Amino acid sequence: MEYNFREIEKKWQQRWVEQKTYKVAEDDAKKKFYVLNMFPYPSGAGLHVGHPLGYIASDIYARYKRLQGFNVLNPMGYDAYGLPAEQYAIQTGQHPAVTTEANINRYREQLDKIGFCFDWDREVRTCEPGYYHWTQWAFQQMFEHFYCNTCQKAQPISKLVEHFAQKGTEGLDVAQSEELTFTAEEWNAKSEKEQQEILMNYRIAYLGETMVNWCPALGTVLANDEVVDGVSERGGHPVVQKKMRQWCLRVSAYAQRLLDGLDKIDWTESLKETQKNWIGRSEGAEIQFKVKDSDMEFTIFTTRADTMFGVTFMVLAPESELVPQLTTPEQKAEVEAYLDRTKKRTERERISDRKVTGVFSGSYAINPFTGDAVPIWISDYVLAGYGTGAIMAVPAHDSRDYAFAKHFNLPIIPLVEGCDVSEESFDAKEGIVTNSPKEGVTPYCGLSLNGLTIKEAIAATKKYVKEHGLGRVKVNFRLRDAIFSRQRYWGEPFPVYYKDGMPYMIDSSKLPLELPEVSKFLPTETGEPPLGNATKWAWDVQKGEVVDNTLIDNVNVFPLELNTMPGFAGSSAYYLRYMDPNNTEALLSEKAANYWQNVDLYVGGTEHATGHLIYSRFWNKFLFDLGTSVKDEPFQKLVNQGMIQGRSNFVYRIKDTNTFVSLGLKDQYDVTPLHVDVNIVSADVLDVEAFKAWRPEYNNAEFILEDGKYVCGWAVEKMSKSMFNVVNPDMIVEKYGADTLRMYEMFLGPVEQSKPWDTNGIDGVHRFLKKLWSLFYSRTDEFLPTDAEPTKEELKAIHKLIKKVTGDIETFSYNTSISAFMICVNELIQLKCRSTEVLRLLTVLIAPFAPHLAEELWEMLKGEGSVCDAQWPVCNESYLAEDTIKYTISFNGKARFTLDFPADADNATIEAAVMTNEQSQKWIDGKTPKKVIIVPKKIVNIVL
RNA sequence: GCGCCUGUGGUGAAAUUGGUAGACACGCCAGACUUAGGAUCUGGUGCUUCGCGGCGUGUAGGUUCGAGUCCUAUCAGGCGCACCA
Repeated sequence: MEYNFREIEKKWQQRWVEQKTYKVAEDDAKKKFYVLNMFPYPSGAGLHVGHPLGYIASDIYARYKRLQGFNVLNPMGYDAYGLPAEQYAIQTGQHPAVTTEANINRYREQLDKIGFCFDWDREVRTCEPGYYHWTQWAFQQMFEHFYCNTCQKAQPISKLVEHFAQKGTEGLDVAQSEELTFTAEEWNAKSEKEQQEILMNYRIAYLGETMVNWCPALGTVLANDEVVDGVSERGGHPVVQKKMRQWCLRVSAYAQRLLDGLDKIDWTESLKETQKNWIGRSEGAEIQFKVKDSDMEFTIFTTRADTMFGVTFMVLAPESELVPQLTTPEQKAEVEAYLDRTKKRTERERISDRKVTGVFSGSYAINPFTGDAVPIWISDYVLAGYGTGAIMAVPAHDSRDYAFAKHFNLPIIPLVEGCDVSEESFDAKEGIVTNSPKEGVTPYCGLSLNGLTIKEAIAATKKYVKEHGLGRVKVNFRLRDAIFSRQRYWGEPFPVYYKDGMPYMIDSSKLPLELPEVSKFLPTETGEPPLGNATKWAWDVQKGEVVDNTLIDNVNVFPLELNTMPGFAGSSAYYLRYMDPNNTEALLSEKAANYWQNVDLYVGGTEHATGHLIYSRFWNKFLFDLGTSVKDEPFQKLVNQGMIQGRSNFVYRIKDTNTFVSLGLKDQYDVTPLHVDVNIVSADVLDVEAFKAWRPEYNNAEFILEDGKYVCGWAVEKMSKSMFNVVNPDMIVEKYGADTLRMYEMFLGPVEQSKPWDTNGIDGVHRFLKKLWSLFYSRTDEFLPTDAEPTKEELKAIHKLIKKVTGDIETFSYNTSISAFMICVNELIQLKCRSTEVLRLLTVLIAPFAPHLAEELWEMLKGEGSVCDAQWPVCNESYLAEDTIKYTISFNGKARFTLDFPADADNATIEAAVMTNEQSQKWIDGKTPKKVIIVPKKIVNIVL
């Protein structure tokens, strides 16, 4: 009987569905294990062979854990909101929900063919009201909470109101947009609207007037991680800075916890490093500078407090609110001209051309240490959004300040012994401080740093600043609050209505607030987001329901928010929803949360490092503060699967002809390389007939062959339709079967590594599965397994495999365990193994990799139930014990020959035997060895 | 500029963590069985040499009895952050 994978796979996939083999429920008798894949955005192009890589890797792990007796949660769902479906809707009028549904069905069909152990009863789709109910709920909770720095936790906003009513802002240490100061009396005297406006300054979800990345082509704002090199990540459209009132999430409040949490989780160093960079913690000091001939003062942030004596000018960001205040009448015209110029530059221009530009404000600041007056400049190399938007410039020790000083001819004072600042600044934080004012010389501020290292000087200066009330020690983060509004249709609507210009949450018992129908998906004529086209989009507070816009009276019926939430909203807590996907009372039940806790293994691409993986951690920490999530970190271990690149093939057409020349001969002609569909190329050899049929214009193409074949060129490129290098998993499944696809994808190399897809090696894996099958059926259709006692050799072979595979799965080294399978199967064939006992062990071991085949074999061996419920075997070391051990005998580290010794021989015996050995004598040649090193079970090295 | 990672045959890659390279697979070569083979099986395959041998893990040093593995420098490629003060 042949290995008929088509029949086997169809049979078992059906049975798994019928018997709900992969359904899981909480079970206190079993330990849980939660495996998760980053859920896909269902794009119109369907899956290519790169997509399932991570799913297969995690599926193997999930099946392995199940065999080990764990209760494994391995769900799948769809990140269904997104731009492509909406862009498609704008072009075709097709409702995004329709497109999305169709794409999901196609994805599901493709996924089902690969044989995953997903519990599809737990599927989630972010665009379904039952799901986004809880996205909206979480948003409302964020609105109703602020972040307390003292207790490092989100707190209900009512606590803050209570504090204000009793003490004003006194003693308050909370996350906030800007520092406000008022007394309890002042608070109590404010109107409701004024109070609401103040509370906005503290809410975790808040409406803020901020500089946003505005993408005119997409007609929406973008988060920082959605902008790459000054253009939109999707589509590559230009992005400009614009001030807008937007919903924001106070992610920055959690910056320190997001940083600290990294130490507790099992992620790769490089990914942690990426997040650390993105969070960008820097320790420094805020120092106040008085303005000369004025009672104004302003604050700067510096990490180099030790360079106070090298300050020769100050710089303000053009957007800083200090600019108008500090510009003198004489300089006004010049400053305004400069602001005008900088405003017109897009983010991209600002990055690409780094010309030194700036303008003098006319004012001077007083160095609080020396009393010196230094000029205050305005330049766009200082960013408004970081620190205080103002800096003290120390050209000797900062390259940007240096360039500025050189350009505008400002003084440069070196402060490190022996440093040369004639050509460039000395930025390194090393060396000994010099040039600090000495005692007795006026003006002396009481602090001399001379002789200290930079590190010591920074500490000394900070201490001085604190003691003299000149400022404070401060930690700054690069991480900004996330902008949470999108001017788009296909996203979660905000459960928010507006009264008197202030946002109010609709009653949480009325959630979900469903996405309305619109006549068109474009912005309205007045420039409002697409939801502005909805005619039934007003909130009746009395009735607690959506009503027609015409009923808006701003008494009982109010306009609803027109923005929708961004892509990351729905993906931020989906892993929690999988734990209890059909709950209508809560995001998830306490019981489910306590049982499943958090994700033990998360598999996905590294491209989400600064997006989803930050937002999700933030979101989870917030829900943790609420008690909804029981773990502070959502993803304990994270594995980044590599990207599968495409391997494109080329044919070479001789210019102005319809003749194609094979790779080896192309240099003799003037040729144009053309992409050719990789699916009509096999091992780089073109199927000429298929090529002719591919395109009408190639119907009568002619070919110049080499050795009777047309050989194609190739290159590694992104897998995409336009390069004709997309390989479909369905096609591989059709030709070789799902089990071969699964094993081949894993055999390709380490899961974490990016590599081009190359179908060429797949035969090897397929051949292996056929060989494995041949252990069960002879070529003459004889069923081979018997209840024969396993031999010693057979047991040794299989237990070696148990040990190897168990160790490899734990470390995701699937490629080497597949090699081990190949070796073991070859050994068993050599040994003519017939033992059912051994073959059962083999079947269980292969089950995670080739589940369909394993089920079939298991059934043939009359194993009980599904192979999924078998028990993962444990290696019995005693079978592996060797009688004799081969030692390599080396002289001065060079291996010369080998000798066998009994496994229990001690070092003294071995040494004596080696020394008297005839071959050894030849190398020793009368000398007295200095040292003999015996490595356990391996090597005897004699040092002469 | 700062930080992180990776360099091993014609190819994908292994290497028990410092133990004497290249497992396994593809490809290639030879042979067997075949009307045939993009089927199956057997053997060979790092480079160099007819052979003994010599050389080999990007390059150059170092530590060690012993280095792909550790250290230093350097080159190349990839990734992240980037006027972040």
